[in-house]
Amino acid sequence: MAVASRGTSLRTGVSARDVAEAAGVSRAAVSRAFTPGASIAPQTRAKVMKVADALGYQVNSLARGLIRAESGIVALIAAELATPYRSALLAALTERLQEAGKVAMVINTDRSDVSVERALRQAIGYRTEAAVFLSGMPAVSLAETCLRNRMQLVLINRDEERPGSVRIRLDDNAAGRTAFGALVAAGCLRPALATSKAGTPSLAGREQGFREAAREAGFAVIEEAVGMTSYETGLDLGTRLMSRAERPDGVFCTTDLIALGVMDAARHRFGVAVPRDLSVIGFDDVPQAAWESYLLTTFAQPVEAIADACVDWLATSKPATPEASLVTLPASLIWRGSVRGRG
Amino acid sequence: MAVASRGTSLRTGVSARDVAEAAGVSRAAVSRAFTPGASIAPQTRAKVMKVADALGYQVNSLARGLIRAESGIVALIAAELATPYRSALLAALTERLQEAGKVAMVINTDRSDVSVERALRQAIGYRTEAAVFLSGMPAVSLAETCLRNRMQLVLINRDEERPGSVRIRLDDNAAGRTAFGALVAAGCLRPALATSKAGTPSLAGREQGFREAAREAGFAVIEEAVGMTSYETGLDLGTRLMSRAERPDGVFCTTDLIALGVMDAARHRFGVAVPRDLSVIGFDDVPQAAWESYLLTTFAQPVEAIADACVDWLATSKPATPEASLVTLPASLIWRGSVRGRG
DNA sequence: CTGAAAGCGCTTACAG
DNA sequence: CTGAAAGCGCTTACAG
Repeated sequence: MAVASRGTSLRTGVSARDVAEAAGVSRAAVSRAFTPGASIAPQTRAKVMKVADALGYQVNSLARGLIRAESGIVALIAAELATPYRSALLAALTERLQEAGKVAMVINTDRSDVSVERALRQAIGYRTEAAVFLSGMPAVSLAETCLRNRMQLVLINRDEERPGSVRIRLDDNAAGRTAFGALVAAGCLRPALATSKAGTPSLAGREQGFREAAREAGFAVIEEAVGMTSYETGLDLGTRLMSRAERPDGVFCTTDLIALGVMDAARHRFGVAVPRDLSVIGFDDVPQAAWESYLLTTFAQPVEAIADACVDWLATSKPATPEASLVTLPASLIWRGSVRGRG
Repeated sequence: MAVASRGTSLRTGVSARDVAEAAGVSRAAVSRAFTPGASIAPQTRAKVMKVADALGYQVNSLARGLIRAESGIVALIAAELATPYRSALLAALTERLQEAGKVAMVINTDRSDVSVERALRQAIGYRTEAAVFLSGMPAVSLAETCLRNRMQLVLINRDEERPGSVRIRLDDNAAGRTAFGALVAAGCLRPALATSKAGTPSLAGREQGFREAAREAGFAVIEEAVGMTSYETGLDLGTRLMSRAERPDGVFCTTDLIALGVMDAARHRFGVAVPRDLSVIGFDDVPQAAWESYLLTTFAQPVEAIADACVDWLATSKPATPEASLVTLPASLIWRGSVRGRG
């Protein structure tokens, strides 16, 4: 025996049966009225809709999801949600998803694996259609679990290829090369690379590109890598760089947060003028990069384009497609005031 | 006739029936094994769990939600997700909710009302238990809709009282008063108030407190209010303030983003030294406030405490409680370097 | 185009 | 403690 009284929704108090009775049609007709493209006479649909509206009826997605394949739910799996870049991506994604008629469930992987595991189980329990991994590197096992449960997978800035998933990434290598070129063009003779130890594929790509371009041009690059990706490690990195006997005169930071920290350390702790004594280039184009204290020259993350690519793929691709796709987006350099002689 | 073959889950391929058969128990036993506190023998549960694990069985929340009252889903309704304060709140909330065994669905209200309306309908369709409004002021009608569908409501920094909901707010008035006191104690003679025109209850409270304290102390306050709450309006506000014949020597900004903009305008556009010529106090304690270019003295938003209060209330309060609750949290002043003579 | 019926996967009184 | 049975609210072949 179930909890609610017969034919009455637990929540709204009105089910399809009620609408059917009030409209003088069958339950099936009510269902058809709410299914686009179902075979139902226009007048019947109109009548049903009118009654449904009057009664405040809403289709119960729980029941519908039990039968139909698609739940309309997509899980957004991410860490460091409060970070400028990550939050911008999350905002863009929720907006696009919503416009595509989907709904976003977010799973925060910052904390204990236990709660993440449980949250993911819960998402699976709701027959979530797809999982989007926004983070540099959440546990590989999570992706496995999603796959095993036949979710579509979208991997943003990650490395591994998986059957039936898309990877959306930027051309990080090209950006690293461009950064080196910009520094040299600004007259830098002692180029440096400042990065974290996160070891994320996107960071690695930027580092690689920068190093390659330097090698090809016959330059030695001063490298410094430390901690996690944050403003604080930028401060640390800047301090290390400026404490060297031979100070660099240009630095490519693999992230804006790092670049901003490097600038602050150089200026406030060493009295180094940017860009006069030190040219700085960042990556992400976080809002703070445009603030008047920084005016950082940096690469823009095409956040909107990433969100679009993600939602497009979800909309068009069929679940369990065998082949994996790859979308590579460009990151373009935004000139502001932190590189000598430009901007 | 349904789509999948008999007794087989659409997704995982394994249902409770399969587990029951393999374990040699009834379907009810399987259900009980997955229900904490259900009346089932320990050995039976162990046996079921073992088989379930081996088969990769997961409870289908869709089906469970159809019967049980709680879905475990809570909707987070917010605008400006990419803003430092809002994203910090979102991060804290998702984390806490997750630890409490709930799952967060986020509805982004930045864009078209159409998609918001639809997303909310979808959340309702999933029998979402509660809605948390993080924004200053989303459409009142949304809250009405939630209420009509018997969701619990958590209103953060909002004004309206509603039956069966909690309001979580800060003591903004006290903060405004404290800010005034701090400015006067620093020797300011021409205190100013810089705010946006958002007209949010929290902003209004801070403004009020500041004005009241000034009036009581016999000071006239220089006021400037403009645009939305952002760094850019801070820049605008700072420019207006510094363009006055009689420049203020201390300013309380109702938000950190505004304060940071005011500082940048004062320093970079007018060569005004902070805190020597101008003391600045903000509100929120956004990460950027601690950056070395700013070292802003500001009030800390107790983001974690807000999230805790929200989740606690959700966990303890029963749906459809008639009386509304109010939780008021203090905002404490964090001394850094933007006020003369302190920090 | 329409309705009666079966079924989605689960839970929960009921009777033992 | 356990199982058989009813039911949650919906959708979809099937037969008309």
